Amino acid sequence: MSGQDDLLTPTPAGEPPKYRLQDQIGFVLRRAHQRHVAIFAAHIADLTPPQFAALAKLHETGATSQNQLGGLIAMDAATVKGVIDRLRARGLVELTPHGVDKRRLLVSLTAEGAAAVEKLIPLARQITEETLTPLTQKEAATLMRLMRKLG
Amino acid sequence: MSGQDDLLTPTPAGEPPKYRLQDQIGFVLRRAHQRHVAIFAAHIADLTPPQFAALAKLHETGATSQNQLGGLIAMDAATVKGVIDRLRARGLVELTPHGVDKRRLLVSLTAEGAAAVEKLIPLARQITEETLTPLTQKEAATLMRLMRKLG
DNA sequence: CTGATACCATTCGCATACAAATGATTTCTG
DNA sequence: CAGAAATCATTTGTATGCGAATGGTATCAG
Repeated sequence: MSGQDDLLTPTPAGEPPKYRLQDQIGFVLRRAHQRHVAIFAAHIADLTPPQFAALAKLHETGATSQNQLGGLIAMDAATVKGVIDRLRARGLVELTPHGVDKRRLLVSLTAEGAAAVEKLIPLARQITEETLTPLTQKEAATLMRLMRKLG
Repeated sequence: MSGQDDLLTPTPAGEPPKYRLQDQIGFVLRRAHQRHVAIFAAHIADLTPPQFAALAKLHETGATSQNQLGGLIAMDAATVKGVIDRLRARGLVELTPHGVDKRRLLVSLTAEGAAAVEKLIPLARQITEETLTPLTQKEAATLMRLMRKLG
């Protein structure tokens, strides 16, 4: 049970290297994401990362339509609806019809929702920090830069 | 609409920097993962990444129990069961009771499943490559190294 | 040997995630 | 202006992903 397998083993001449799941970016991404979600849940138990993302973005930007919010936080329209529904059921968010465009529903933070975001932002900072704990400051900055290029 | 916002703006003296969703590792991770899944689907339409992960790991390691497989591909027991059920329904995988330990169910590739993995591995390589396209070789290596420390 | 403990698979409930289809409304185009 | 095309919200269906509970089996301690 060596921890890391043959990092130094060169490719057998001419042969394609073996396909190893652990070496694929997709697998590694999935694992890192899982770990982050777990850390998030340990700090903020009553809200999921997508729910907090919606609240934080509304706090940052102000009221927007559902689709627009979806664009801002990278969520499908169907997914946004579910997230907003649950936030609304908890009184953190409210929906008002858009006066001019009758298709749209404006999503905005309630007073309670705004208070919640402000209370949670320090925790969210901690979550980011703890997720990056295995890395040095410099490594973390590099990772963020590369991930951004990837995203 | 400037692409990247004030990367050079220093923190206002003494004040905590504003909390921006796009700067949080969790958000960036989620986006990168989404992009990868989309690329995967474009190349391999009839299998999801977790399904392929299960097949690839079985191909790499041989038959294992469900729980063991879950450990190898970082999946919850409940999640593994769903994935294996769907693979079994398609004849790519089969379950056999473990002779000695009556609790266990051995999961193994069928001939069809093994053939499928072998056919798909080249595509999977392409998927990894395409996901990393925005990065140079050196950047990609750095990213993998940092993500591994994170995972 | 036997009761406590641990492990394995399963099930239920909840929350993303996205494709695809639908209906209402708006905007664009000829 | 009228039909076409685009946009918005919604619904349905499928697939993760995990916590928690359950029942069967194995192992361990005394």
